[in-house]
Amino acid sequence: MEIPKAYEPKEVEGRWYPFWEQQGFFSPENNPDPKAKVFSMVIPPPNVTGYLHMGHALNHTLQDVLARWRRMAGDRVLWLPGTDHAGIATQMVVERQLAAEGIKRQDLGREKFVERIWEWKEHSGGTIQKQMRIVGDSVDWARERFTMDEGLSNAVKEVFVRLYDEGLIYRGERMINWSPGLQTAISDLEVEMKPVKGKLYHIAYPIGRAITAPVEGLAEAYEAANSEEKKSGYLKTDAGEFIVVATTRPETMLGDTAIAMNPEDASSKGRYAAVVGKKPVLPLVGREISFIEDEVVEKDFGTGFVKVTPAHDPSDFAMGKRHSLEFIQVIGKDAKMTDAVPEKYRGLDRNEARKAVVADLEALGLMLKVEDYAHNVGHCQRSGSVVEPLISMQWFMRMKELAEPAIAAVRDGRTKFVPESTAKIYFNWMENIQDWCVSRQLWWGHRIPAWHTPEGDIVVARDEAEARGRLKVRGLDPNASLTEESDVLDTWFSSQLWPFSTLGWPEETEDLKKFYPTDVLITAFDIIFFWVARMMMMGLKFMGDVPFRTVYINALVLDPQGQKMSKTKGNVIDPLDVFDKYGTDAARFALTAASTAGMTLALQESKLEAARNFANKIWNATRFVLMNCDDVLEDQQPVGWETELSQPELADLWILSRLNRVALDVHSALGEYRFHEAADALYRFFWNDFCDWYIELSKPFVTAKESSSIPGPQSLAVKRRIIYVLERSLRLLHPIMPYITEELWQRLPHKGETICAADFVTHNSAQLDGRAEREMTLVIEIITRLRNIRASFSIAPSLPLTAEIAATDEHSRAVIEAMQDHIKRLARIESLYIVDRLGAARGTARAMVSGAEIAVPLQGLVDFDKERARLEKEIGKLSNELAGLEKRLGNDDFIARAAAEIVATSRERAAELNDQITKLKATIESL
RNA sequence: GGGCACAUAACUCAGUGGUAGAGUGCUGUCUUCACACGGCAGAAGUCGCAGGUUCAAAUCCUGCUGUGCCCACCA
Repeated sequence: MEIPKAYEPKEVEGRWYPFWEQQGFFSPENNPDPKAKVFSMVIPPPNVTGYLHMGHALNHTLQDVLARWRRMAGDRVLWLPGTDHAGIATQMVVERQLAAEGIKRQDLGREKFVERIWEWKEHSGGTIQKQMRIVGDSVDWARERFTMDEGLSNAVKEVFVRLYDEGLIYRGERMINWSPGLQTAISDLEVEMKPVKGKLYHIAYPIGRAITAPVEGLAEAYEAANSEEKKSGYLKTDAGEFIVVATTRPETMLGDTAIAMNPEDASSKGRYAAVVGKKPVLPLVGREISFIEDEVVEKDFGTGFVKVTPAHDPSDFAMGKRHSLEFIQVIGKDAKMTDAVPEKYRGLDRNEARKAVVADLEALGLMLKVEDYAHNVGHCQRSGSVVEPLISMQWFMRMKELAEPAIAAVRDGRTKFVPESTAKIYFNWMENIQDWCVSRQLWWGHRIPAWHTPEGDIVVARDEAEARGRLKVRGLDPNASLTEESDVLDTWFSSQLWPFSTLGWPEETEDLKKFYPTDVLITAFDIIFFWVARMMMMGLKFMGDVPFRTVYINALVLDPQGQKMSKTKGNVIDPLDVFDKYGTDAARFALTAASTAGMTLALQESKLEAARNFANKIWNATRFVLMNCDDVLEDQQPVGWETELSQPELADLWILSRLNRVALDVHSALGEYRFHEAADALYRFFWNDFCDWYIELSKPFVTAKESSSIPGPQSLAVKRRIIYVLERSLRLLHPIMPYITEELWQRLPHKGETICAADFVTHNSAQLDGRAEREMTLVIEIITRLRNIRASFSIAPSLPLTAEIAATDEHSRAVIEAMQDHIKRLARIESLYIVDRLGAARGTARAMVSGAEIAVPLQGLVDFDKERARLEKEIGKLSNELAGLEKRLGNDDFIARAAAEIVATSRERAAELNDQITKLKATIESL
């Protein structure tokens, strides 16, 4: 046989995916059973510009494990793939490309630019789809969707119009986050707070008069007014009265329209009672402003006076609304000072303006103090530029009343979060939800379905014809020349419809009826707000049901040092490199096995190596079978367990029981999303039970050298059983390790075209055999003890030994007798005597197991001191355990209150320990 | 400032009321005819600290210490 000794993933992967895809195995229609239960998932659509990162590798692996498992278990499985148009990200990619050609998007114009993006998508997109095929994602490519597809775009319009008609979408002038880098509004979620080392500027504002000439001595007066005991922002000097405010953004002072203080400070007994009713004058501008009182002002921060710039700060904006202040926009969308400021600052960039304002205030002696100050500043997540809070006309979605049913659906369990703790993240955000700015001043995306009339009226409609109809209804001119709204929607607006827009909504399609709601959504926790929460709201609103029954939040993949991967740190691991180095199946196994309940997952090399070794083990176990079982393999008929020729012996009943147990464990572990438990159970079963014990026990009947003395029929029966267990093991492993299992399964006798469509092994409780498992444990322990004695005394494996075994009961004795040939062979014992009582201890090594005592005569080989030390250590261990048990058993409360079963087991164990210790002591005596 | 996690063997992590497990690493051994990406045997943990509940706590409760993450308008 020319089967390589080591598994070479590259030889195997790559040839199976095309086969699976072409044969349509991943289509739900491939399931011939009309009554099959439906299992559906939609993939979190990656950006169309994207490539696979480690998070996807994990996310896709887990989804694929579920999809393959449910498919094999008989479900009609739909796993729907697709990509997201990713508004800003995609526009930026193409803009960069244009920049390389020296072109700006404005040079092309909107229409040409959008065309260009579509071209880019056709030619350069699709990377992620290729990569998904490498990972093995068993998605139904025939149902692939893109958020800008016609159908999905219709769904977007439909939703927008309906929400607008209900008043859940509105247009208004509000404070928004403006990204000067991207020249668009962005949502709160797209603002990233980053710590910045800045300055805190203390600025004096005069009361009652403008300052035009430098003022002396204010800084000193300010310092004097602020001692350990007393802090004051109110100064009265020869130059007049001043108040002091602290700010990190001095340039915004040009737009101040009030000074705020806490009501307590303003009260008659308050520290700033003196200023009440007076008017501060804005330095550099000379505008008179007023004092206001507001609870949000913290008395203990800074001086207790806050400058209020309603047009450039969210909290000031709120104060401005509360106190009906004037909103003066001093910074424009280009991040430059507007015409609303004194001439000398106009047109300056906001940072230059800051320098100029600081310098001018210093010159006037009004800059009293500048201290270093670390604070958080909002940055645009995409462009990195500092976000400018601005008042702007935008489209908003009213969230509160949409959120309520979505909160309720998780509270009452219609949708379940796994791990459960992630639901708290969801609640926390949903219960404090703010309106969502959905309009973007971009070109790539779904255009807001609205039209403007020359008179400034706005009409929202599915298309222009409907818009004209609506104008008529409103008594406006239906023949007016209409201008289409130029804004597009936030990319997440279409993503939030994904679970039903991909299935054909708003049409009432068969798919929609069949596959909605989906069973489970697997995603990363950083998009719970961006995506999961919004899908919940939209699903309930438009489908009347939750979009998925379960949300499984997969872990965040960290680098091997447990650090978050990031481009700036340079520790980003490309999953394709990992797949290439260790093999796709191994990488998938490692990711599955590492998917515990934790929120992070450090991708350790040792885990990948262990998984690669496991794949190699599977390969070689099968190699062993292929090399030794030609006579069974020839006819390629599926192998049954039953054989008329030979009664199963203990090892057979045992492995059959273990196989059934692992099938049961894997099934229930996957059913509860305990991925690592499924992987662990399979690893242990296949390696420890099947390879280490069952194959080893079977070798005399199987290998050419040894089986020659075994009657043919018996040998065939054993081979059939090995193949039976192996073939089923491959099926159990397939969801996690699709390639190697398909490759090997195809070489074994099997039923059907592909392992993908084979039955997932379900357990047969009649074959769960606790008795066989206990009996086999005795055999394994005896062999292990015998090997241990050999190793402890450094006796060469080649040296044959004699052993005596005395069973402590009839049942054990029967087991040992039945298995004595195996014990002899695996422990390399030449003569094994099963006796009633062990002989004299002199010259022997002894061991105890539950059910038997063991003696190995070692005349001349035993170092008595060493044996004594070994036995004493054993006694020590047992005594420790016994002491604990006796303490417990001596406690009347334990006897009275603990479960009867616990008490009984404790008693039995204590008796056994007592017996063993006595015997070991006697053995030491007789040495 | 608010909230949520997590602290178990050298490392990475399982384990959730009956005195601890895995992988890697480590020690010894075996060129045994599936596999050295292997076999066999072994060493290694007062389960972060302090209290409490319980017959019994790694496991439940409280506090503390440390670490990480999320949210938030201290200018």
